[in-house]
Amino acid sequence: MVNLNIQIAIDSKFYSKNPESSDLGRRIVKHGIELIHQIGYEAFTFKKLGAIIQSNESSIYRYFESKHSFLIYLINWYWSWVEYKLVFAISNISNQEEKLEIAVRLLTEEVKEDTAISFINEALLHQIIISESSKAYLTKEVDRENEKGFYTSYKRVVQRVSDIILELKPDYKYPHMLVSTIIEGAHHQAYFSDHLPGLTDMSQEKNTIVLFYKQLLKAVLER
Amino acid sequence: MVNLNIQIAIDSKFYSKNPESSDLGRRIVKHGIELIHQIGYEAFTFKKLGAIIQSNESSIYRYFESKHSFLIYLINWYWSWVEYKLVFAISNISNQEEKLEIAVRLLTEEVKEDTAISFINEALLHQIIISESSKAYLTKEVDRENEKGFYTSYKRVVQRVSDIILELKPDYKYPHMLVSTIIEGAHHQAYFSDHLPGLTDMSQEKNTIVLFYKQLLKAVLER
DNA sequence: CAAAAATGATAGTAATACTATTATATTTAC
DNA sequence: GTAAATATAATAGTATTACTATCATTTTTG
Repeated sequence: MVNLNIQIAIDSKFYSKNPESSDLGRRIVKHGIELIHQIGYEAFTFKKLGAIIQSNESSIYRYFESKHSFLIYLINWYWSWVEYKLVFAISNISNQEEKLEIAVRLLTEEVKEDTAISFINEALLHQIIISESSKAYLTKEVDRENEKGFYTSYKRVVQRVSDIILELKPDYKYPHMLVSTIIEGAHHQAYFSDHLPGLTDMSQEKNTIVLFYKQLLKAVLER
Repeated sequence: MVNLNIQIAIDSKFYSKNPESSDLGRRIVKHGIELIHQIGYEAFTFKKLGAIIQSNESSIYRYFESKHSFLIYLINWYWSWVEYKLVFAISNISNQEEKLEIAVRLLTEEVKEDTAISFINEALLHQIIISESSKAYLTKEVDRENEKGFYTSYKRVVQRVSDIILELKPDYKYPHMLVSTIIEGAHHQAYFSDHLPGLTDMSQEKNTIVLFYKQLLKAVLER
C-alpha cells in the first residue's frame, strides 16, 4: 500500500488531549505500542512509558485518563484502520464473492509491516490486538462503555462484512456471528500457533489461517 | 445428569494445599467462584474473599499461591469436568457423526445449572470461563506455564473432539483449528449476546449458538 | 514580551498482591 | 487426657500500581 498521507480520524471521546496534535502525543502512542508489545498490558505503566520517552507520568495522563483508555484508543485506531483498508480494498469490485474473499483475507492475515500511514507500527499494533484487546471488553464495565460507543469501530467492520454476506445470501441468518467468529478465531489461532500449538494445526504452508477461514466461510455459505 | 458421587481429580501442581481436603478449602473454591462471577477477576482479591468466608487472606494463600493460580485451578477443574461429561455422553455411541454432534452441543451450549457433582456451581464457573479464562493465558508467562502443563486439560478436550473428526474424515487437515474455533467462538458469542449484541445475531429461538456451530461444523466437514 | 498553554517534577493516596511472623485454635497420636 | 503437630487467624509490613493534586518551569503564540 502506498503512503497516501491519510490520517485515521479518532473520535475525541477516546482521549483527553489529541495525541496526534503534538510531538509528545505521538511519542506516547508510538512508544506506548512498543512497550505494551514488549512487556504486555498488565506490566505496562505510564511511569515506565514516561521513562522511555523521557517525559513524565503526569504528562501522559493529560492525553489519556487511564491505561485502560489508552488501550481503548489503540483498539479504535486499529479497527478504523482496518475499516479504511477494507473499504479501499473492495472499492471498484463488483463481484460480491470476490469482495468477501478479500475481506476475509484482510481480516485473517498477519499484518507484516508498517504501512507508513502514520507514526503507528501497524504490525505491532496487530499483535497487541491479538493478545490484549479482549482485556478491554472482558470487564464489568463493558455495558457502560459499549453505551458510550467504545466498540463502534469494531462493530462497524463486522457490519460491513455482514452486509456483503447479506448481498450474496439475503436470507442468511447469522452474518454477524459468522464474521465475528472468523475475526476472533483468526486472532486466537495466531496466538495459539505461537504459544499453544496443541490447539491449532501447524503446517509448512504459509497462510494456514487465511486458508482455513476462507474455506470455512465458503462452506457455510454454500449450503 | 445424576449425582454419581464422582470427584474431578485435579493435579497437585494446581494448588499448594488441596482445597478439596478441608472445609476451608471447599469454601474458598465455592465462594471464590461466586465472588469472581460477581465482581470480575480484576476486582477479585483474596482479602475480599477472606472477609466473605470469614477467614483470613493468609489462610487462602496456603491453598493457592496467587490469584492467578486460583484462576488456573478453576479453568482446569472446568475442562476436566467437561472432559468427563464428554466421555460420558459419547460412550456407547458407535456412530461418529452422532458423537460429533453431541460433542459440539456439549461444548457450545449454556450450562444451566449445578449438576451437583461437588461443591462447585458449574453454571457460574462456565460464566467465569467465558469472561475470564482468556486472561489466564493472554500473558507473557504463557509459554512457561504451558510447558508446566497448565493448559493440558483444555488441550485434551480439543484433542478428543479432533480425534472424532479424524475418524470421520481421516484426511482433514485442520481438526484442532476447527474445534478450538468452535469452542472459543461459542464462548465469545455468548458474551457478545449479553454485552455486545452488534457482534452477534440475536434471535427468538433458543440455542442459536448451538445451532450455528453445529451447522458450521457440518458445512466444513461435508465438502 | 507578556500571557497562556504545555510539560515536568514532586508528593501523596488508597489499594493491590503479596510475604513474614506470631498467636491461637483444632486435630491427632499416644 | 494431654502433648505435639497441624491448621488457621491476626497483624504488620513491602514494593508496586494507578492514579490525583500542586506547583514549577519551559514553550508557544498573539
